[in-house]
Amino acid sequence: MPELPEVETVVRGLGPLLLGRRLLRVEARRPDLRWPLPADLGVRLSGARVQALARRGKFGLLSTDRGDTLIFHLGMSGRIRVSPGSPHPHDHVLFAVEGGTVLAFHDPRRFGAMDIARTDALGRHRWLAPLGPEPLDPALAPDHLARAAAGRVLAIKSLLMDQRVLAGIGNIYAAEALFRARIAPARAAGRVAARRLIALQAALADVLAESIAAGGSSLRDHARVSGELGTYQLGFRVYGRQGKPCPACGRALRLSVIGGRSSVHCTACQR
DNA sequence: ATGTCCACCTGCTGGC
DNA sequence: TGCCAGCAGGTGGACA
Repeated sequence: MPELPEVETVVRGLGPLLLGRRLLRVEARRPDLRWPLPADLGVRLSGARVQALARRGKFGLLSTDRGDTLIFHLGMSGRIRVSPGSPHPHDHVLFAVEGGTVLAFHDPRRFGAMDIARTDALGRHRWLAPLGPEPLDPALAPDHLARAAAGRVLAIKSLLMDQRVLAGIGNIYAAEALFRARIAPARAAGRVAARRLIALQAALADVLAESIAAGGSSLRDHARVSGELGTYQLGFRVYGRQGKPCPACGRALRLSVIGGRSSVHCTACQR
């Protein structure tokens, strides 16, 4: 899925299509994704004008002039695509926009989710309230991660992917940031030196920013709203490259399982 | 509290 | 060529 850079790319792609425009008709074609869709989804969004688009962690946020915000998560396989003709299978929610555009929330595995909250109470929503800070927030304390890691026995990679610690990091960017910071992903978080965690947090911001600039990573499912693919997968140094040479030292990269997620790292460079 | 494991769902791929 | 086990960008809940 879509991790932070992919969701950011999707949200940016929606701007020109939606900002200031009215949603003529919003229609759910099934009652649920991962969880039930709000029963009043269509009623609350149809006829409303889109005022703002934003991202928080891996959630996209679409706010209307009625004081509502649609919160959406793309799960593992979610995409939003311009849907010119009749809906494809797995186009679960359709948005007909003033001006003729039709957008489809497309999600074969249905791990995605949607909800609607009042915009003035967004921060209290159960999906958003637990989220940690944004890793690209310029105001983020450089030692935020170092503080979160103190005393933790959990693998540093699992800690990075905990949305309560930092919002938006998933399996790809955790692996890439750990490689850049030369930290072994299975190392207990509390046993990584603070200065190395500060470097890790900086490496993470670099990787995320580079990926956003490339339109995110397109593996199986991610694409921009336009259908154009992101290209950051071409820049992966370790993710998905098990058995291939480490870009730094040439040794074969190793695959392991950490916290139930596959992980790739260099046993020589990462300690 | 903390950490680990599993289920949820569909589609694709690599090995036979 | 065809079949199918295994795996995929996430995450909440059950359990030790």
